[in-house]
Amino acid sequence: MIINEAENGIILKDAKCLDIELSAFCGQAFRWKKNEKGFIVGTVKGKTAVIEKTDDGYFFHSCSLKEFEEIWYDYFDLDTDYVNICEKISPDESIKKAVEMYYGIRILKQEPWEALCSFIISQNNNIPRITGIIDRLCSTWGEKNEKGEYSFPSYEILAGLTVEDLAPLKAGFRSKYILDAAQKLKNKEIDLNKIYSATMDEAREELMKIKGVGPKVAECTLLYGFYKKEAFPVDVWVKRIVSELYPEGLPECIKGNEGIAQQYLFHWRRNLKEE
DNA sequence: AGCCAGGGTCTGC
DNA sequence: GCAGACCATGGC
Repeated sequence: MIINEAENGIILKDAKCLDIELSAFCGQAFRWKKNEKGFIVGTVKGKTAVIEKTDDGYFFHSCSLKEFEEIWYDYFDLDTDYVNICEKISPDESIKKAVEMYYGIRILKQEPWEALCSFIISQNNNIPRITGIIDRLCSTWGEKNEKGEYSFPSYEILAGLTVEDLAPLKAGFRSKYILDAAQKLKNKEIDLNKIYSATMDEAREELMKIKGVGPKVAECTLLYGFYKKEAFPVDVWVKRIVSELYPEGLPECIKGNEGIAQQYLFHWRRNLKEE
């Protein structure tokens, strides 16, 4: 992998097993879009990446080396050897097929609060609508940056709002859950820092103190917001996969990487009908 | 019109 | 502990 600072951005070359477009649009994060030039645009920690696919990698427009190292290197988990992980989970034939077809999907290291809030919104909902709700959430209460994009609003700000304030989001019954999460974080009833060091069961229990957070949302928060690769969220699609392929239990080879295998299988199964 | 979507809560047994 | 009604919204 080569990272070079150019005049007006960062050149990223030869990063193995990294498909930014697939990773951004495979249903794990909801804040990525494409602009009129076909560049991939997303905002993390208030900073916006405008990413152009090149022949041998990616170009991050108007990005300093400092920003790349502080945000994007970590967000795309470039320290982790995904080639090795994909080999490890591929003895299973179905996973092998999914990995070959969608090679380069990585679990994005999202901010904990954004992941928690996003997956509260995701419940009994579909991806286009989730994206729309989060878009309105950010443009209403986030901060606009120099690229004209919005940050994800802090829980401190949201904690002071009411369900009436949130009505324009069209989030339905989920609005009260967003507020409960924001308030429990603000008043330290729940401490996100404790979850990093907690065991999986303790972490699940802690997150599920929030109204509207059940097993699925807790699992997604741990996988996408705390990078617990062994978390295994089961939604309707993964439920289908498990009943169709693994009625007797998950394959041994994914142990420790359940979340990554899940992401490949999820995207593969969801796109089956379009093949 | 009715079903589905990266579910969870609440009630009743 | 577990099934079933209910929850808002929009696309198909």
